[in-house]
Parts: sequence; C-alpha cells; structure tokens
Amino acid sequence: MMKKTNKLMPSSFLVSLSHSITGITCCPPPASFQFHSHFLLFSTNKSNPNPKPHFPTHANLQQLLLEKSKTGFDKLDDALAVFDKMLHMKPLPSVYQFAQLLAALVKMKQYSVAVSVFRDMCVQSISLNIVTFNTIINCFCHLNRVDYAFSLLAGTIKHGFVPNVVTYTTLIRGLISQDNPAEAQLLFTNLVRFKVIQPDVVTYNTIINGLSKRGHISTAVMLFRYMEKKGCKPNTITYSTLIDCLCKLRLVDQALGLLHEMTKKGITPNVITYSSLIQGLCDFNRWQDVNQLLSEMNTRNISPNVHTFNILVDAYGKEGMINDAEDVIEFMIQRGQHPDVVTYNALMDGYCLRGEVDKALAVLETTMKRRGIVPNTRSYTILINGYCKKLKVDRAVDLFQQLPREGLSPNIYTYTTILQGYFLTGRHVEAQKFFKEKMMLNKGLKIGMVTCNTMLDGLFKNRCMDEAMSFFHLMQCNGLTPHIGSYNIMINGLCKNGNFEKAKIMFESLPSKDLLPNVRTYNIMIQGFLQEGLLDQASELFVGMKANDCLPDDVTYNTLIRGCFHNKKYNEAGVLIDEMVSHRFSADASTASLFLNLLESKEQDQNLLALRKRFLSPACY
DNA sequence: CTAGGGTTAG
Repeated sequence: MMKKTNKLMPSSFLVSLSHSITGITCCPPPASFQFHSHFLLFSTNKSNPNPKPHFPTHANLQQLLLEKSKTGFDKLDDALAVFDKMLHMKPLPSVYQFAQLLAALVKMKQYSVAVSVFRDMCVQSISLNIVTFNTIINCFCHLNRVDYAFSLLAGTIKHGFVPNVVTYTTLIRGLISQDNPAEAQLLFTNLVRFKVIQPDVVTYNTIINGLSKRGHISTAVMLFRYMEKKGCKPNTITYSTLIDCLCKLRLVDQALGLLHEMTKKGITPNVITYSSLIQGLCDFNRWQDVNQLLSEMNTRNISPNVHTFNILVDAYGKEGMINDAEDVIEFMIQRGQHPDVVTYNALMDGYCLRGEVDKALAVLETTMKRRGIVPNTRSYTILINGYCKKLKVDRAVDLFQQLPREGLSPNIYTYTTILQGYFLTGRHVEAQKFFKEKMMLNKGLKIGMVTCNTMLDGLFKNRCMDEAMSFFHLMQCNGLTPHIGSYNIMINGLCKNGNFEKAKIMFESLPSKDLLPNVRTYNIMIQGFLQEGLLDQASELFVGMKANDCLPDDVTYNTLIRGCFHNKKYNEAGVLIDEMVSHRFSADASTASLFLNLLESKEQDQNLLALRKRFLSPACY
C-alpha cells in the first residue's frame, strides 16, 4: 500500500517537516487567526453579572475538573469562569488541571476558545506540558488549520518537549481530514522508518478510518491485516470503523462477517458497532435482520442509544413507514432514551416525504416544544423543502423569513432549497433575483457546486438557455471549476432545449478538461442521439462507454431498448434485453408499456413476437 | 493522572 512513499528519500521527510516548521514560535497562531472574543470579555469583566458557584479550594477544583474533562461544561461561560478562578488561585493549580480544562473545552467542541485559553496561559507564564501541546495541536486540526498545528509542533520541540505517538497521530488525522492523505502517508511511513514513534492501535485506527472514508477500503483492509502482523491488536474501534465503511459501501453482508470475526476473536462489539450495522441493513430495508441485531444487542446487554434509535426513525421515515417511526420514538422514551432534535428532524422529514408537511409542522410546533427540544436551522429547512415540493413556495418563504425571529440563521442548504422551490414552480425570475440579491451579497454564505448546479438545472428546466450558459461562465469566473456533474446538467440541458449540436461539442470537449464522462453523461448523450434519430451513433457510444470502462446501468439499457423499439430494430433490442437481464437490471415502466403497446399494435413483426417470451419473463421485472 | 481513533440527517 505504501509503495509510493517507500520510494521517497529520507530527505523528503525532513524537507516536508522543516517546511512546516517555518515559524518557530511558542504561541502560534499568526495574527490572522480569528479568536473568540468571549474569553477576553469574560476575564476582564470583574463584575460578572451572572455569578457561578465558587470553587475556592484546590480539592473542589480537582473534583470538578475531573468530571468536566470527561463530559464538558454545560455552558461555555461556566468553563471560562472556572479558568478565571484558576488564574487567581494561590498557589496556581497544576499543569494537569489546566490541561483538564482544555480537555473540557475540546469535549464541548470549543476549539477556538481552547486555543485562546492556551494563548492566555502562555502569556501568564503558566507551565505547559506535552499534553497541553497535544490538545492544542488537536484543536488546530479540528479548526482545519493543520498549518498552525505543524507550527505548534515546532513550538513543542522548542519548549523542550518530545512529541509522542499522540502528537503524530493527531497530525496524521489532521492531514487526512484536510484532504491530504498523501502527506499523511508520508508522515506515517517516515515516522515508522526512522523509528520516531511506534504506531499504536489509535494510529492505525486513524489511518484505517481515513483510508476507508476516502474510498480506499482495500488499502484500509491491508493496513488492518498489517497491524496484526506487526503485533498491534485491532480493537472494537478498528472493527467498527471497517464495519461502518463496508456498510456505507453497501457491503452489509461482509460487514456482518466482520462482526462474526471480531466476536470469535473475543473483541466485543459495542453500541456503535451495532448502530453502523443497523444503518447498513436499513439501507436495504432488511427489517428482519435489523430486529435480529436488536435482539442480539439485548442478549449481550448492549443498550441502543439515541444514535441507534435515530437511525431507525430516519430509516422508517424514509420508507414512508411513519407509524413505525412514531413507535420507535415511543419505545425509546419508554427505555429512557430522550429523543433529540435529530430524532424529530428525521420524523419531520418522514412526514414531508409523504407530503404531510402540516403534520411535520405540528411536530415542530407541538411535540418538540412540549418536550423542550429546540428546533435548529435544519428543522426549518426540512419544512421549507416540504412546502417547496408541494409547490407552496410562498409558505416556504414565510418560514424562511421566520428563521431569524427564532434566533436561527438560514444556511446554504436553506437558501438552495428556496432557490429550487422557485425554479420548480416556474418562478425563475424570482429565483435569479433571490440568488443575486440574497445569496451573492451575503458574504457569510459559501456558494458551492451544489448551489451552482441547482441554478444551472433550474435555468434549463425553465428554458432559460442563455442565462444558464452565462451562469456556467460566471461560476468559472468565480473560481468554481465544474465537475462532471455540472457538465451532465449542461449537456442534458442543451439536449432538452433543442441544442444537441452544442451538447455534442461540450461532450467532446470533456477530455480536454481532464474530465471523464460517467454513466450519467453517456446516458444523456445516448438519449440525445436517439432524440435526433441517430440510433447507430447511440449504439456506437454504448460500445464506446464499455471500452472506457464505464459500466452501463439500468437507465442505459432501458434508453437503448426503447430506441431500438422506436426504430423497429427488434433483434438488437433482443440482444440488449438479454444483456440487461444478465446484469440483473430490469425493464422500467416506460420501456415495458412501450413494448406492450407495440404488441397490441396492428403491424406485428416476427422478431417482435419472438421477443415476447423473453421480455415478459419474470427476470425482466 | 491528563492528550489522539469509530455511529445519526441535505
């Protein structure tokens, strides 16, 4: 797996490290980094209007920190109040206790506050240790500032501390999460080669997770086998990581195999392991298997938690089985697991998918309020989406405007949903106005590819071809390089708007953009050729896509088969039907009804009749 | 002693 990095000379490692250690400073970050203002406000404010319980003795503090470092404080202000007290204690609390306070902030995901507390510790000359540094390096990684994390690595060394396996594991995770797996691999290989550290199970788990999440499951499995060979025993988390990844790849049975393997080895699955598997099974509507796992959990004394139940509520909701979703909520309450905002959002989404938006609204306004669960932006976005899908855009806009009054701000998803609603109802003028005035002028909104694709698709569907073309240009001027998905929308839009020539030119230009057509691209072009009455060219493209290792899907076959029917090429259709069935795809409704219409029509053909038996076989459906 | 890893929804 690490072949590529094995070839690197040792010096590359040093170069890459020293590259990161440019600004050796004890108090990164550079001035450009944004800090929370809470801290300064708080610690300089002597007359705190909101006094918190006092923790005057070292013993009390020790007890409190022990607890809060595991759970986090309830409120950020509480944590900062404690820090303020600590600064005024005599003698000063130990390094260990300051480290616990930082740990509590990390638990609360208040990474930038932790950084700013750390900075203040530097200023106040509070002594630091390797744990403190590791904690802050981790904070920078979570803030997506791996560059600062590396400069703090330098700071750590400068302070005379020796970075350990925790430090490097943190940095590896940071690099991976910054989409820099190559650097992560380089770091890992060189750390091992120069015996800087001995990777432990956490290091392996981190990399295995990073690899699997980026679609390199086979490499992840190789590393998994490798760690065992190196005498590092995989644990529950290692297995859970792989199981989750297999489930997400829809390889649930392989995941179940790993569950079996781990239990045989005496590694006990926990609630997270089971939750991943339940999610995987839900994706296939394998409810019986889900229930079996739930009872297996029961016999093993592993209680489902809110996460687990939320997965079930979501899955039932998505399948339209809203009563089952409600039952799960009832059950979890009985079991003492309190539903949270995710639970009710999943339920609301379920109602919306059934078109019952008003019932979803009632969940927000009645059930959630009664249970003291505060809706978030997403709760409203679900409702907004629900109303848009019911073509009640004005109602959606009402809710959109209600958001700030609830103390919430709409995010890019909310905006994009409204945009979609306008396009869906033919109100493309308002859509464009909304985009220009509400979205582009909002500096806080990061307009990405999804929004641009919504614009493009909406413009084409509203027959605004010129606007779509110029928007496609505009997005590129703004530094967004279209992916194949955007090209698919463009090519499809051009075809559907009667501009096949332009579509074809764009399709042919893909290689020059270093883009590979995917199955959807081919499907669109095949459909385009057929629309132009060019069955031969469509078939040629079908051959071409297979030659380019692009596997045809059910849409490809159905499109081509319909094309053959229209052109009375029943033999060709027969060949395609056989091929489709052998790939376990089946005829869709429109292909089937076209065929039945042909059979009923007057002009019957020998070859058509010959198809009858094959086409109507159960394998086709 | 403390620090790093895995699960839910667009």
